[in-house]
Amino acid sequence: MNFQQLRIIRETVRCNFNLTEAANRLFTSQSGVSKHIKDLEDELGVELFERKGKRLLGLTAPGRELAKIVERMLLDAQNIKNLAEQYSQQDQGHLTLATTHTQARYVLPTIVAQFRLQFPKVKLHLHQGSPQEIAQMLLSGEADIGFATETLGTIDGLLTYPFHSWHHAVIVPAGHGLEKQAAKLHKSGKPLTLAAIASYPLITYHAGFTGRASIEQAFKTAGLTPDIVLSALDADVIKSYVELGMGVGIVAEMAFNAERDLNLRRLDCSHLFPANLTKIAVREGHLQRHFADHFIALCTQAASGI
Amino acid sequence: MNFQQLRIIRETVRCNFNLTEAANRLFTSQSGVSKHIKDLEDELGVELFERKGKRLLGLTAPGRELAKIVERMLLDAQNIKNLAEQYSQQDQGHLTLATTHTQARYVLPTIVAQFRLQFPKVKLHLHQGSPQEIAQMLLSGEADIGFATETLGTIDGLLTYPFHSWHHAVIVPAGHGLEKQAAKLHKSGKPLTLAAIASYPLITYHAGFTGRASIEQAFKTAGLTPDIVLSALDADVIKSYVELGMGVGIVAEMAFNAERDLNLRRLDCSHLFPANLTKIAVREGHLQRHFADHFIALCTQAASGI
DNA sequence: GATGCTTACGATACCCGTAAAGATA
DNA sequence: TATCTTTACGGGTATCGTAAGCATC
Repeated sequence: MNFQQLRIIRETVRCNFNLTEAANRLFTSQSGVSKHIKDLEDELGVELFERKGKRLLGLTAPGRELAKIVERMLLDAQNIKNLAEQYSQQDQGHLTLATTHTQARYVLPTIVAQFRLQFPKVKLHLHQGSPQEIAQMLLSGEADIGFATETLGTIDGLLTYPFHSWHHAVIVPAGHGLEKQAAKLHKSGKPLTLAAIASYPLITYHAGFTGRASIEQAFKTAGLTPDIVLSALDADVIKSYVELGMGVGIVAEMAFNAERDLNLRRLDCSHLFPANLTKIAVREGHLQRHFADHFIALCTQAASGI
Repeated sequence: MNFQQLRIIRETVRCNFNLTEAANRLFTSQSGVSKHIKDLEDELGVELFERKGKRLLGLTAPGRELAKIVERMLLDAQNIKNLAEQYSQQDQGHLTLATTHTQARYVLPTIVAQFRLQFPKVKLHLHQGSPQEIAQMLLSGEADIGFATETLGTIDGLLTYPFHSWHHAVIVPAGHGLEKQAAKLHKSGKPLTLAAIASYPLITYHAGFTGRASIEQAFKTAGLTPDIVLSALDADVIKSYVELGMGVGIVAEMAFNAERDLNLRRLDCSHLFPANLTKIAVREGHLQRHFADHFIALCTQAASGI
């Protein structure tokens, strides 16, 4: 048994039992992959993979148990490397952040800037993806720290911390009907209503992104069926279409900048949609470089100021 | 990094940093051991061992952290092998029990006999040692299941279950003064006293064995200073000297057999000494063969009948 | 001087990748 | 037929053990 065999087992599972792909991902030949699997099975005296003829289809019962242990071992192998770097290059190394667009664009920049000042030699990698992809990157060890509002809390094998809480904001082009309506209501001391918003075509995030779930929920509770004419991955795209007059936008409040978004107006609607909690996630059992812990500390510290 | 290097790290620590001994224990050359350590240190870019000239003296800070992870990884490696055996040879394999003399001689035989009937192909290894040695064997992976009355409960990294509870018994040669004294007391409805026992020279277990601690405690609480003229590791030895008339014996009640120990008499003293709890221990994180779990089940089941 | 660690070196075994053959969809 | 896996084989490398050289006690 050697580490290459363990890596191959793990990668084969991750690649849905396609040995060719696993070989490519490990930068080796697939004949080697095939042989290593066979060797390990021979050594252990157990079939690890379900086969149909020559094709691998899945794991056998012992294979599943083994895969779990292998994951742990390779995590520990990575931990050893991290540990070594920790001591050999105190403030040097890599830190990979996996984040959604919203966090990357509107929340993390100031934190990252602070971090760079304190750890100028640390190379930062910013991976952008969906909450699911972020969870996957953390679990596979590709990323050290993950940021997302959705999903993260429910994934097994991840540890999450609360990062910051925020509300959605409604944005409209300057002079839009809804803006006037809101102003009137405001004068008479009344708040904006969901019904008023729902009377316009809406533009907001994709399902599974940036609190889309809490938007759905608010309308549903109010017995309204919003007309979402366009959904997008990020606020920049949403703002562009709002500027074009395609509809009323609902974005994370952090995404609106009064100084830059001169053609847009923000309407307060923190009373209409439930608050969203963005979370920081790390893989359970993953030995973090000390500057990773520091980054997290910066985040929780900055959270009070957001 | 490979497994041989990890094994070498672990064994070097266990052998108090004597590379020659570590090499012997791993059935390899010490030049190889030396090189492997150097290679790993080079690869990680960290010194793992404190050195004074050419001699290794101990672990550095990173070395200590690494050693912990290495222990985990090698435990998992062993778990993989156990797992494979589990499936490839359902009811075959080895089971190593580490036990004190008392348990090996008076408690386990019937359980072992039962076990053999159910798993005739499992090879049993019975290692005898002090509670400390038993703990060590469990932690190092030499033994699968440990049995002892002392120590086990307090060791980090071990999981313990209660096995059975028992009392000490006082044994004397037939016709001994204490026997008559006890008989008299019994007629008048009174129990034997500690003071009566303490008036004779005593023979019992070594410190740290088979409930010796609870014997000490009982006398101390009663304000008595027992005259222990001889201490031994096991009840057989104690009984031999009691038969010779050297003193009054205090042994585990299981050790007295009225049918065999014809020259001895047992005096009840369960009211005099606190009960002792013998424990079953296993290493935390050690994947047991299913028949090991079965052995433990037999034990707890038998415990009600002891 | 005895013990213990390191370095050098040659034999061996292992691992990898190419290429061909066989299986599967 | 195209994709994928297995088997066979040759080249390269890493590992191991012997032996010699040094440091430590």
